[in-house]
Amino acid sequence: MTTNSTSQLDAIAALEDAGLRITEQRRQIVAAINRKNGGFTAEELATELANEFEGVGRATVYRTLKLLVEANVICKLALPDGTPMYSASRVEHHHHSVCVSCGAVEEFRDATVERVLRSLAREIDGEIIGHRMEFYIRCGACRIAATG
Amino acid sequence: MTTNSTSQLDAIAALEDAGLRITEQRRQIVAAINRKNGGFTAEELATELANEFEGVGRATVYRTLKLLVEANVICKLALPDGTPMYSASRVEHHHHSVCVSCGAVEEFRDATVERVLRSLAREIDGEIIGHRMEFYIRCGACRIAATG
DNA sequence: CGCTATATGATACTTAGTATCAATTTTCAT
DNA sequence: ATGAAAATTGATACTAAGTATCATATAGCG
Repeated sequence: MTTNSTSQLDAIAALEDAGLRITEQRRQIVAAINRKNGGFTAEELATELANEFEGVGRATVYRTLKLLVEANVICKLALPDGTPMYSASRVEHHHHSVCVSCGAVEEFRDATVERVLRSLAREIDGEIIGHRMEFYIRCGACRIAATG
Repeated sequence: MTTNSTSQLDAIAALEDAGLRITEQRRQIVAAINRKNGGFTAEELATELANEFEGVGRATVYRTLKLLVEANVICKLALPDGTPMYSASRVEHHHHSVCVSCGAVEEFRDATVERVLRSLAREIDGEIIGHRMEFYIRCGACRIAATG
């Protein structure tokens, strides 16, 4: 019973399904992502993997993150100021809450949200291609830490 | 009857209200934003203003955009890939739809959305500080242009 | 008018990401 | 198992978006 319901194998399988090759670097990147709990930045991951045995190049990290986003294995989200964060994706279609203090990311699905999105689809002039929805929170732990 | 319900004066007033000085550069930036219809990028604005009579420096453009976002005169939004876009803000609290084809930005308020946001506030573990919600569309005009 | 706090702009830097392209590696067909 | 083709990598250099520094300029108050 781990919090990583998306195992390393799932991510690798997703890449295979996309007709992509399974390389040592991609394995390392996926493994590093699976070790993460909250959100992480691309640069953070690149630095981390640059120092390891037979490290992974920065360009490869960025390329692979992009592939994993496209394969819905991870999500790219944005902090309030637009700073990009990545987060392992565990639930099919979902949105995120990000703790602006510690960077913890929670996924959530909400039927009401989905219903609203569908109703807006009717209201909005044009064909809806996608949407983005993020909540910025201060998580329980950080609130306690802040107020003492 | 213009689509610019936020006049240049409003933006200038907002800066004044924030205790900021009204400079020639800020006037030029606000004027340029008021000439825009859809979304625009910071760099686009900077390039535009760099060529004009007594142009505005790039750093000043970025600084001023930040001030205007803080003053709720403009919104900073993100394209699906995270590319930042700015857009003049006309409605108090609203969300955006962005045409991924032409960059046109529409604001909308929706009572249902607000209700859902409030209900989610109860559901989410932690104190909600803010949220982000953007719709990516292909607008009517672009759809017609695409399908011929 | 003149002073002072604020704003500007040139420059350099940071962060996030992409392009190039030679060298390498995976994979598939044999 | 092998080897050729196609995909991938990584070094480097670039772009895009934005911030920091700091000397110079200017807004706006008294």
